[in-house]
Amino acid sequence: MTVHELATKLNLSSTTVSRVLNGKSKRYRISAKTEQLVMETAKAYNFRPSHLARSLRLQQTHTVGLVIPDVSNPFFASLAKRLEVELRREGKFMMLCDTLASTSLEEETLKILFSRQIDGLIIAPSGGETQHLVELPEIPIVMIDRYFPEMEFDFVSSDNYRGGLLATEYLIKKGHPRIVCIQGTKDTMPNKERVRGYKQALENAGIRFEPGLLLGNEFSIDNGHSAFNELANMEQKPTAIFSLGNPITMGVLKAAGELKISIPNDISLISFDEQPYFDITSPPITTISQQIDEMGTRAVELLMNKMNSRPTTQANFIDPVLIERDSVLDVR
Amino acid sequence: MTVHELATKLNLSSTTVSRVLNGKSKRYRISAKTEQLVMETAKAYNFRPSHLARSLRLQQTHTVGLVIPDVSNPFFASLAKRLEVELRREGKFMMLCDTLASTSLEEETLKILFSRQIDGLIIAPSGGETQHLVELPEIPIVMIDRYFPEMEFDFVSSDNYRGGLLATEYLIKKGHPRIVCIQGTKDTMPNKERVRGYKQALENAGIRFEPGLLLGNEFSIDNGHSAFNELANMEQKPTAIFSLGNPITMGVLKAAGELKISIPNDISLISFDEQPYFDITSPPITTISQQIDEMGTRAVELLMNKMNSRPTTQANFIDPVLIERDSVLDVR
DNA sequence: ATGAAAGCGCTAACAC
DNA sequence: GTGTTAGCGCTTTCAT
Repeated sequence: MTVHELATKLNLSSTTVSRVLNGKSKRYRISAKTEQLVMETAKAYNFRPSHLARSLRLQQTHTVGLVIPDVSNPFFASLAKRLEVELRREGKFMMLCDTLASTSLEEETLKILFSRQIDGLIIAPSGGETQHLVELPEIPIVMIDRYFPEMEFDFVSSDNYRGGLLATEYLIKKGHPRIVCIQGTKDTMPNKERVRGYKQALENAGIRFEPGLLLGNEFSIDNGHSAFNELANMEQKPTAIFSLGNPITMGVLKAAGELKISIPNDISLISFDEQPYFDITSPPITTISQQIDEMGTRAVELLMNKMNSRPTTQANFIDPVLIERDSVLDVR
Repeated sequence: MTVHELATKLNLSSTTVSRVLNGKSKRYRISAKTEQLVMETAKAYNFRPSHLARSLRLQQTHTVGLVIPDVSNPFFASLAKRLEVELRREGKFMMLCDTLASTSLEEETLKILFSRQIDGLIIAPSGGETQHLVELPEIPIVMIDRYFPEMEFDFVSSDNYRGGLLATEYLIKKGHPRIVCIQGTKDTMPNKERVRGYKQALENAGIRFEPGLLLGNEFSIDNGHSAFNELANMEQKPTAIFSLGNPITMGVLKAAGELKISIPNDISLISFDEQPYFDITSPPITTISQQIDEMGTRAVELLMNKMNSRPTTQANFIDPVLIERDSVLDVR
């Protein structure tokens, strides 16, 4: 059923029908009779205008792309959910794309999204490469979680440096000078910043940073698992672990279970990324919690401002919060 | 940059350019020279054809809609991920929509998807209502997880009845005659079938079903939490819990922790839905695992068959598997 | 108060 | 081997 068919049925022109359907009856002084007739008939035939044709004509799609590395990481799942709710409220439709943490798939995904004429884009780039991002068409873009300070994209992110600092200071305060840091994907900004916070906290406390205590290379369960095995074999055992992401923490807990190494009695643990299950694990996990809902709200706010050519601020940091549980032993 | 502009630049017609770009040079005997020229120029100008215009013309979008109640439920997140991978392999683009477990939002979402001309649909309906599903346009549709046997949609689902049977038989075998069942959304098929399995297992063992032992009404953490509190106050305490979904289980564990009730020493627990964190909780959870990857693969296979008018089977059940851990005490 | 006609960017039927 | 033209379904300018 098309506008034209509807019009023919009513002995009207498609122009008139279109106007009524778009709520422009008043502006074009269409008679109440006609208006009512059109509305009723449209409803009766369950008429749905073609979004495709409409978008082609109007050159806008009311669609925002969301590109994230991994929906099955609950951090991104929660973020996606929040963004969807906020965008829906703004009348935008969200297209969610998972890039499997691959830059080449990310590039392909972006091409697809742009050929579909998205009006705006929210993206958490999967790696440290930016080449495919510089030559993007000029539409409003907001980066979330991951970002590149040297590129002029606006972004919303946790203050990861502060999170790294907070976590490490906490461990030191509890009497742990020898701390292993298990990192995620090395060239991502959150990872770099968390590590920077870790190093800074060490330095502030007069502890020399040991490169051998910085393990890992991916935000994954496997990485946490193998890094834990690695540290379990160290000659001089560390007394605490700072895990830089929730999948890593899960890997650590699995490996510790397998090796019958007790957390926190044998080794303490603090994690990044609050998760719903962190208070039912054995032991409940002390963690640096990112304010996911606020990140989502701010990102959409930022994007809407850009889409409506209102002024924005480029860098938007949100403070993470320490949640104290039972995975860190006080050894002072 | 449009096909026409490209053609003008090359002193060619848009037809020729379109043909080359769509790999039909051979069929239309376009000269190698022209072909190469077109390809190079397209690449030089970073030309991306408008998917909108293409879809409008071709009346197909190579897009499949996926509608699920809740991405932040890891069961659906994993399923979505698997489906995306499989659909990508088939050259389809997946549009993921979360309906926040609301039937009215589901209805709205479907309208949006259809006005965007999806070529196929995979859906896990959020509730028991079907009114909005009967009047859908006639495109290939596959239901997943949730389904309605009386409607003629093809579907892929775990054999939830068997799962319910398996779990309950296991508890009975371990010496638990008095089993509380905490259910999820009552009018969904998975829930009904799991409960049916629970009842059947009781009957097989000669145990009378007690309505008072069937608690809960939602696949949520809160529901698990409040149902546990309820059962903790029962006069005649049950010795085991059968939780019908992973969020429910999480709620149960939280509540048990708060009340200092030990699982499995004070009460045993078996859950539906294997989750990555089930072996790091205290205690590790015995569970009925759904074969998510296989469900995803089968659903896409089914959909592709329908989209290519190949024959399909309407009902596709996948056997769940019991994973034995430490949350059930043997009291024989 | 309503309509005719053009055009968004693409592809295909039908020329030559 | 390549081009002309029409049309997918919609909105809008310009007319009446």
